[in-house]
Amino acid sequence: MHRWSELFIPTLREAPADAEVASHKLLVRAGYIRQLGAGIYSFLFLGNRSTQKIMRIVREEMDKIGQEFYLPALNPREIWEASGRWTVMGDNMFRLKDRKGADLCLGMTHEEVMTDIARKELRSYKQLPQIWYQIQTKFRDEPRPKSGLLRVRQFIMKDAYSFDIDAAGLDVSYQKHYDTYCRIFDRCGLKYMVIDAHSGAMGGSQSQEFMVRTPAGEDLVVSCEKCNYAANMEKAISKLAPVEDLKAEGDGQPLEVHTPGQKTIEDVARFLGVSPKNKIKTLAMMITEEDADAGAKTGKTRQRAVVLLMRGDHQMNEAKLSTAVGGKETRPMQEEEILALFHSPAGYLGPLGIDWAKNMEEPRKPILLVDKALEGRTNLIGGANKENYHVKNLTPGGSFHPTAYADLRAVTAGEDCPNCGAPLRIDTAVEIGHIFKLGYKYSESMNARVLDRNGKEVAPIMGSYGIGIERILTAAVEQSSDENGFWLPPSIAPFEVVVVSTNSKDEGIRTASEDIARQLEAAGFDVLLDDRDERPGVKFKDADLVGIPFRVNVGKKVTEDTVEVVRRSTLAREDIKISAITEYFQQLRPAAR
RNA sequence: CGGGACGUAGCGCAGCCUGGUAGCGCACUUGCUUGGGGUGCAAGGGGUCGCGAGUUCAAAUCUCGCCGUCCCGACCA
Repeated sequence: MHRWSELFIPTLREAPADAEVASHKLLVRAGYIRQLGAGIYSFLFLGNRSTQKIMRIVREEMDKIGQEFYLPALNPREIWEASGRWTVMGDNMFRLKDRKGADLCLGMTHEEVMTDIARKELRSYKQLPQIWYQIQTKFRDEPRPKSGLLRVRQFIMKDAYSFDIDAAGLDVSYQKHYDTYCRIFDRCGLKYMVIDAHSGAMGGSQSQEFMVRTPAGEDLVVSCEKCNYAANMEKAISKLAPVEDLKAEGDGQPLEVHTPGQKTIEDVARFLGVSPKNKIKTLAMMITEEDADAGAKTGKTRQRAVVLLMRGDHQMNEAKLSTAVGGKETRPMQEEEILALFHSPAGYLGPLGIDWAKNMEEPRKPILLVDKALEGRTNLIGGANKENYHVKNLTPGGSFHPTAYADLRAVTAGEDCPNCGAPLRIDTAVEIGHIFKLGYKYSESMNARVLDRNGKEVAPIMGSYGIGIERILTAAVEQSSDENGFWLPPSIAPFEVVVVSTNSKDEGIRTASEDIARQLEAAGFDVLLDDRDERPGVKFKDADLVGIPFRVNVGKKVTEDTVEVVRRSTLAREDIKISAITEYFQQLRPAAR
């Protein structure tokens, strides 16, 4: 039996000054974790018990669809060279040399090692599909570890990889993971949402993230309360209310108007007596791209102008822009660059009089990207590329020709859900899981090949699927805490019940506590008996702090065969007959587990 | 990497400006006390003041360098 008096559960009355977010403060105060360095944490008894339970759930569910491996965290440079990620990962990868001077690194993830096994061992389509997973420590030299366990440099991840003969097979493996992940997070008692994720620069492949709303989160998630629409800010869309276009003025051709000193959207709109919705916002950016003229793969780069047109009241999302230009890095133009292209100072920029690229493939010429919200709009007002002048009667596709239309707009809270029209909300959230159709990236770069039905050599198609073990714990704490502590779902709590002996000097109370704890344990519950010689107040405070969802207070009423059960989440208490205590918890169990 | 803050007992902090014996609360030890929300009293133990140089008769305190941690930003399949 687990007796508090014999355990090391170092609870703290005050949180360390370093701790900022609730989960960090509470996990330290509750004696779950201690910090060793920036983004490096030790797990003590309670913390380890909880993460072990999480891993058990993950294992049980993953074993239904895959096979568990255990791969090395220490990796030779070669396989990372093969995939091209030795360079790509940059300073985020921990690197070291062995005594012979050979380069090694600590694994940030295990596509390379898994694919290495696959390329050495898989020969035939008959061996596919395969789903291999492991639970392993990952190392990432984060530029800024923070928020306690949310962004760390060493953490445990369940990572899984699927190998299929074709895209249809990958769809099946992907769906299996989706279903498994839902079961895992349901069993862990988390309130989560699944969002469409930005699938990276390459695009195309499907990717979804499992997110938990919390103020401590670092990602922004757009979601609908009514239906299940949810998406990353980088992917989110919304339905816009229709806007009434202005009437054409004069002959309908672009018409210059004098707007002295009116630089901002608001100023111009007010000055001309129109809504910002009828204005064009012109954003001038630069991208760095490979210099194709210098010959392919010379590594030479050049700068290219990308001009964006947005509706006057809209904001641009940089990730969407990056996707629109094929994943290249973007930056705002500098003043000289603006003058060189527009021959006008900022504040009066517009699309007229510039020789735009006709399509994205056309090299050298500046790119004009127009946000989809402006597609089909007419008679807009934009800058004239002339100081103190704007232009009326601007119509995309008419008075000027965009290189392309693209979704560039950042969704804002309260806009309409694209599926059902209900208002959208935007929250910060933590990513606890990610499923991703990798495609052929690793099997091709690392040369994994199998023979298909026709005896033809083909690369298996891969998926990769991750779950952050500690993040499940952290998210659960964030989701269920108050200033006195937190309460975990019984399935991942270090103990399900804490039995508090309120007076260890009272023989009747002491023996009743022991009996109850023993009984519950015999019935299969994880029980912690607080048998310390402490005042009841101390024990209650600790019990509230350490994340155990149920508490049994054994007090004076033992003489009436009665104890008090307290539910930590609601602090609701009820008197229960000692003789009925096991039955009481057994009845609770289906809901509690 | 840019900006900012901090580093004094296990935790939270004061002392530093104005250089001279290192302090408070909690925790810990012992005794008594108390026993349903961090009980009270008493007596104790515990510190290379982050590290290194410099100034000075004398440095936690002033100067310089380094290290560490946190926050904002950049970054982050």
